[in-house]
Amino acid sequence: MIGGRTAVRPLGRSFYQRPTVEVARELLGKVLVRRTAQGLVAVRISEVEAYLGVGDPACHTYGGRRTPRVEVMWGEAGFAYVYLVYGIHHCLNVVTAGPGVPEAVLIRGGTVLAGGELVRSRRKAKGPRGPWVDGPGKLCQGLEITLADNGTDLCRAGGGLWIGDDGVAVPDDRVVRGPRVGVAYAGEAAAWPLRFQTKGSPEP
DNA sequence: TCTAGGATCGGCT
DNA sequence: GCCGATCCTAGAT
Repeated sequence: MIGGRTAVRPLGRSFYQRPTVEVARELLGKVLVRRTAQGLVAVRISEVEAYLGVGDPACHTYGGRRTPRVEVMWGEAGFAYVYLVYGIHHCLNVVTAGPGVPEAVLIRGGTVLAGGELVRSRRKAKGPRGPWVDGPGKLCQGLEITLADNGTDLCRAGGGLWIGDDGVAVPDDRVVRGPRVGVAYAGEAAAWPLRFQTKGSPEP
């Protein structure tokens, strides 16, 4: 718990330098920490999706695309890849594997452990029904994650954004695997079971 | 330089 | 359940 007795330790670079699907599964239960001038927000990750690089039609680096936007994905693991969708929402990804292997894990949602009031105040519309941030756009809005955070090193607790481990593990029987969301254009790849959720977290 | 479209969300019917 | 918002990116011209 943040503010509690248990310490949250930043995940080391080696955590991310593994197969992307493995990293995605292991990120469930980890703690995403956001620190700004306004205060600290901590979220326990409960939903992620894996994006498997050049061979994945749903991935921004499919076919070896290497443009300024996705440059971060081609770099070292453990860095944040943030992009804008639909001109409105931001999405937070964690670069895995690499360098030269442009894969990533999309953080889709979680439960707020600390800073709930801050999250609520940042949500312009209705506040969350529970202690949830259920969707990548809402997560970034609640944590004030923007393009300015693209390329942030998530291994450094000194930065404004990092991911840590407080010793809580999610057992296999509480993990649900399924197809990814919103990638129908990717054809067959849309059905790949690359979405991981902690059982009990809300369905969108 | 131009144009099409998107890893979403929330309001309205 | 459907549809519009909104603007950046990438690929085409």
